[in-house]
Amino acid sequence: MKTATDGLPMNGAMLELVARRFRILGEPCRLRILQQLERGEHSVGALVEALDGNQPNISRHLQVLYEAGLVGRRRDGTSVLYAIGDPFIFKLCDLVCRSTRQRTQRSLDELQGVSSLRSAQRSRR
Amino acid sequence: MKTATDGLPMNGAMLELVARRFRILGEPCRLRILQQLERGEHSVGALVEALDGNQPNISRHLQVLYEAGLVGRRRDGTSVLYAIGDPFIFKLCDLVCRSTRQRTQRSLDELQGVSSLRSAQRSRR
DNA sequence: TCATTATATGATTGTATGGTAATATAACGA
DNA sequence: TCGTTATATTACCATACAATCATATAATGA
Repeated sequence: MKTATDGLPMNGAMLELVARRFRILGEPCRLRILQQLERGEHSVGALVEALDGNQPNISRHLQVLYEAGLVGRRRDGTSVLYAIGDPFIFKLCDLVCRSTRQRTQRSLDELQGVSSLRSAQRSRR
Repeated sequence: MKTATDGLPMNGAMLELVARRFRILGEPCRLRILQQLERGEHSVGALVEALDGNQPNISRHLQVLYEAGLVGRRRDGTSVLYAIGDPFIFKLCDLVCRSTRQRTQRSLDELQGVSSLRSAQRSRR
């Protein structure tokens, strides 16, 4: 099941699935939802309030996340409680955050021409 | 610079940047390009041929990847050679591939109602 | 059953973006 | 300089999808 080039998906179908997964995480609103869920289970209403969104929109995003297996849900009376379904996303987001910070920092440096300050950057981890 | 909830981006601007980065990886064509570049530096033309794409399209995707710092480039005569610029993407894709496989496998199981075969799934790693 | 609360779903609109053809720009050699 | 090759850019169309309003469905208690 592996080709010479591993590490990245090989066959077309898998590649589509992976791309889709990335795209699902490519929405600020969904990231905000996941961020909030990291604090624990939330009802839809609680998320709507916490994120200052409107209900149908949040609900839709939750649907997407749920279908992707990124969040789980359970009913509690008239409410539906959502929770992180796949903890891998935090590792994932850590990676992306880190690389985004690096990238942003580098862009800043270039804009200001502070190549001499690289050492300072290095010291920030 | 850290809040109680770390692991996911906190402030709005950062969150946008991270989402954008995810979205950039959410295109099958761009993933294919990265996959190909994993084998080494490629000219635009070489990528066009290898991926059976058309030149303007590949060129555009490369531009996006370049601006995001995901690939680097250098001129060589009339050609421009692109190469992986940020190796973190492979770790990233590994993560997503793995979770996608898991998710897909689980969906398959549910469709077939083979909860009894879970052991087989576990043995596949 | 009915009213109420919570969530999900249609339907519509606007926008972002991918694919593509045509054209522009850049680098090189004659 | 001019022609050729390689790459980038412009302009257009088509599509995917997020936001939103209105409405439907589900669960609970009276």
